[in-house]
Amino acid sequence: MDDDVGQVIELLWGTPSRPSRGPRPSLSIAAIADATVRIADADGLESVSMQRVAEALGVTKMALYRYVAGKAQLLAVTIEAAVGEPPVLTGAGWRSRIEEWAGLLRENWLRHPWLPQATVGDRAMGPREVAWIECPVAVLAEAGLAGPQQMDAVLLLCAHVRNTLTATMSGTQPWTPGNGAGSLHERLAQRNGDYAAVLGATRSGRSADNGWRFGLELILDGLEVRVSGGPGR
Amino acid sequence: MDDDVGQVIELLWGTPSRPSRGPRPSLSIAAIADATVRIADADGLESVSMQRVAEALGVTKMALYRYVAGKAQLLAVTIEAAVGEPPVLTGAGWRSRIEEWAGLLRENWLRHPWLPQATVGDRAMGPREVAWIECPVAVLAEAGLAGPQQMDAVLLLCAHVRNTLTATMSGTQPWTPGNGAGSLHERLAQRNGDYAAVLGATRSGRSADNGWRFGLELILDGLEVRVSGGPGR
DNA sequence: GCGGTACTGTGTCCAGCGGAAACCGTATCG
DNA sequence: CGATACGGTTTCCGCTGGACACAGTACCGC
Repeated sequence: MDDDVGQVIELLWGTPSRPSRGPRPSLSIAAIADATVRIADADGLESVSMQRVAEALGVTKMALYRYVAGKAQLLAVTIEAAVGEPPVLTGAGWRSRIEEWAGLLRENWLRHPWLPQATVGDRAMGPREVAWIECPVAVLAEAGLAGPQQMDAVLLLCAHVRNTLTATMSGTQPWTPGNGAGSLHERLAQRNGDYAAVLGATRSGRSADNGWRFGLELILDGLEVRVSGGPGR
Repeated sequence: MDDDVGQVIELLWGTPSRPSRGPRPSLSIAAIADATVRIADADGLESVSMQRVAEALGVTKMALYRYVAGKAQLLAVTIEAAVGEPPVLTGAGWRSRIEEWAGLLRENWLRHPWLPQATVGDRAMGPREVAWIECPVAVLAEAGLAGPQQMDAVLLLCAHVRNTLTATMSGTQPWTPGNGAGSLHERLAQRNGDYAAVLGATRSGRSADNGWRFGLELILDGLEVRVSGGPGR
């Protein structure tokens, strides 16, 4: 596994070398990643298989293994291709800049609805993905937040974006405890007495963004008191 | 799919009926769920397959389909079995009670490290899982938080628990951009100039809980200003 | 110019996965 | 005492990620 991670890192961060001995490669990492992004965008991450990517490129699936060592690497380069170039933040204070960054991240993930679930856990990140993290960390560092807490806060923001997005996309409705079948709501109501709070909280209707704005403002308010640089607006 | 969700809900919420016509069932939903929990605890969620669960119970994998309609149902009952009974909160104010609840959730998820990744997305939840949600929603309702925002806040807390836990468990080290191979850190340092903020934020060392306490206090502070009932301590 | 050699893409094969369908033994009800 | 409903097994299928041997191609040193 250590070797495996090393290979991914080499592929993402290393300078591509051109061995000029055999026949010209008909594919490239970029082409493979693009094709995979298209498939994931269209039919979801679970539809991404070596087979589908290969036939989208007009080759056999085994040909892909000349470029990527396995599906983990395929996913890594695909993510790196999908995250795109990191933004340039134009806001005035740290707060508006963080808000701007979070909104852009959310928009980007909305364009590739499989990205939230693909970027969970400890992975080997690529240059552009790290650059996306670099943005808000630099902002918070400049704002005076303590070192390790800069990363903590950014990861918290990422988690919030991911959480509200997955809830938004998996169902068309804002979250109630397991929609897709409204019958669960009936079950809850049937057991009168229990689950009164959940019923009350969902009866009035949650916002269509699944608490995105609410949580964002809440986190920013929480950061406000921890930043030594004064108010960010 | 609607039927599928309906079946899961029926299995989780319906009263078990005893058809007494054929031979006695040698298994039960509870036994199957327990076996699956053991497998997931030992070897992770990705090691859970019909085959493994079946042979752990001493039957053929197809026998399981007499009890659960598919793997989705198997996972649903397994989650419901693993979450356990919801806690009884003993704290004084709303803040300490929410803190207590979040800590208990985290401890429970630590005992079953696969639960964070198993409980993502829109699922049909079981009675005990909804009861876990009911706890903090009731606390926030009593504290005076507006209806829909109660659920928003609880889901935000869940996301934070999940996020810090997955980061904690996937690697032994607190998160740096893709550890498991420290070589990435070298790559970052190699490109002097770029990634200065990320390097600075991770150089000083992040806390071993991956920002768990930090994020929790931050969220609670953010809730403080939105609760009409005054300070919660 | 020419062989050796490195490289690309293909074909074949495998274990494992979730699941459908047919089949047979068993226990209960009319 | 059948008829019937139910439980568990067997067999089969398509799909997945991946190992491996093989054929064709282009370059390098001689």
